[in-house]
Amino acid sequence: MDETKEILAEKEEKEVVSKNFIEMIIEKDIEAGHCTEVVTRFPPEPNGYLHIGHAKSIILNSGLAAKYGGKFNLRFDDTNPTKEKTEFVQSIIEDVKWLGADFEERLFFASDYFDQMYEGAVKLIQKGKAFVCDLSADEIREYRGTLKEPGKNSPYRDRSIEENLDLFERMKNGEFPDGSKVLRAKIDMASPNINMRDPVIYRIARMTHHNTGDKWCIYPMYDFAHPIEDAIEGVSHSICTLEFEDHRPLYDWVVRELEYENPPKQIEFAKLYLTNVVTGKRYIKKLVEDGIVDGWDDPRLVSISALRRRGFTPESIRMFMELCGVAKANSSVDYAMLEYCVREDLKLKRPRVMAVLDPVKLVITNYPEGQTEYLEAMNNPENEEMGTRMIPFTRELYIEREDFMIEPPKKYFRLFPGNEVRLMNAYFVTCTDYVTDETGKVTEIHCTYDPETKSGSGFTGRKVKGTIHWVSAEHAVQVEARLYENLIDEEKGVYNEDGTMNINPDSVSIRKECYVEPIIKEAKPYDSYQFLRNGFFCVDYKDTTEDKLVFNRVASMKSGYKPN
RNA sequence: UGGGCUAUCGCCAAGCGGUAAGGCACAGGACUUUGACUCCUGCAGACGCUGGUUCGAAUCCAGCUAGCCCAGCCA
Repeated sequence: MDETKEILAEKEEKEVVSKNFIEMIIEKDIEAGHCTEVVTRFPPEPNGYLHIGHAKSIILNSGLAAKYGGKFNLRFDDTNPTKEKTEFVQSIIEDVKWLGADFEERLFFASDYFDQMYEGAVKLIQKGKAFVCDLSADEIREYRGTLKEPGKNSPYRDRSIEENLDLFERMKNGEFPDGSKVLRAKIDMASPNINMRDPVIYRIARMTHHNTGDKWCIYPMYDFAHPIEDAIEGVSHSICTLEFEDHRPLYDWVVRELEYENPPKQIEFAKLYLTNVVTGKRYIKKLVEDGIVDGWDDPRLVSISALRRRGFTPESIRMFMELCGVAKANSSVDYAMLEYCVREDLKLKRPRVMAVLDPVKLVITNYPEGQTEYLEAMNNPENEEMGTRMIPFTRELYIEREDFMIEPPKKYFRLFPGNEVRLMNAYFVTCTDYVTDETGKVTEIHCTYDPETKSGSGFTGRKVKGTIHWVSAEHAVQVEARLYENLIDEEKGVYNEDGTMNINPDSVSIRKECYVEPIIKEAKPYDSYQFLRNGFFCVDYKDTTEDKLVFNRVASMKSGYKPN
């Protein structure tokens, strides 16, 4: 045991753990004394379910806080009541917790800061840095100019501070109709950065807010609200995705003009994209609405709830994020890496059982009829602590159809006439005969067994090349196994030029009635098992009933056998 | 008057002027009561391109090229 530890420690020492660019920035800030405590946050808008892209942000932010002994907040960025719903708040909290990101009691709502934001806006007006604008939305767009041409000043830009103060207060009091006026920051209509061309920071919208009800009829815009939220919470590093890079000058402008003492710093990183899956809220939403998938937690999706249902563990997702790294280059990570992570996480901690997905009957002609023998098997041969179980063995078994061939190709070392293989956890059997139906399909395989070769007996008389799995026909439990194909066509990629998706017609789950050893009856929702050579399967919490267990395949196994 | 960002193996990704880490994938081999796992081995003659500075450049400079983002009273 100590030896193992030493080896592990040695290995760890050798491993050069490289820091990502955000860690470099944070460490520099700590060294330079710019930051005494690392505080990060995950700021979702409660307008949908979280997906694996959010998981990257959650794990990154909470991981950073943990690494530097700081704090991690969960904050709902609910500044636009037209898009937000309470129902999403709960699911987001659940997902964040499930991922293991510990925000302790620091659950915040941007809407709780509306008073302070209002005060901030007043302060800006008093400094002559904001004005009430009566231009319509269309006019504002026209005045804004284009990407290549400068904008021009709003005719309302030079209203007096007093007038602005009065107008803004009356906006708040509900004296003006929706959309008739906005509050704008007074920056520079000629800026090459469009975000700096007198951005709107408050709009009038009479909507019932999920948190503040009808208290407000004016709501702050993201660019104004976000830096304030961060500053109020003492966030040191506000980590967001690349598309906000252009907003950073405005972010800095807000914290500067509002004179916060320890202004937070915005850092951007590249979003996570995965090959052959649909990321992106709006596309997932469309799949759900079109009925192509059966909901936000359809196992073929990569929403957090779908991954959980499918059988992914928080650990596997964290490992995945660790492996992916964080950088500023747009990239698309191979789905195989995700699968690798679940396999890696599950292989030592979940039981390995025999399950036959495509059964064909095997009769052991020299085994007594009606006899049942219980054979002991390790639950996980690589992890003794998982104990053993007894498996019933009988004259009639099911084996995998692909484990028998009438005329085997070269290097096929499973069952074929005359060949001897090991039945996993049981005996050696030799194929003596087989039966086919009128179409030539094999319906039954006949074998003889050698009692001396019983598993665990220490028999070394001879060796066999192949080991196949089986279940007792009499004792096997029938379950439904679903082998999900990729939802997206691998050849064509995710999207067509017109924005539609390339749905793989075979992505409709492949459902199989299969046979598993009796121990499977103990399975509970979210329990997963390694079905020998068939992959990892997890009990579906939704479709499993008292009478029937339904399994989703989390990940397939690698296959070293290649025909030809 | 455009601006911002990015470019290192099939896919991620280190590298921060001293002569290309690591992981996934893949390919060989050893082991094997899962053709899995594990363990070995191989896998960038070269860092988008072209010049320049330097004893020395993926790293610095200049000029190109390609990709992503920005003209919501969305976040």
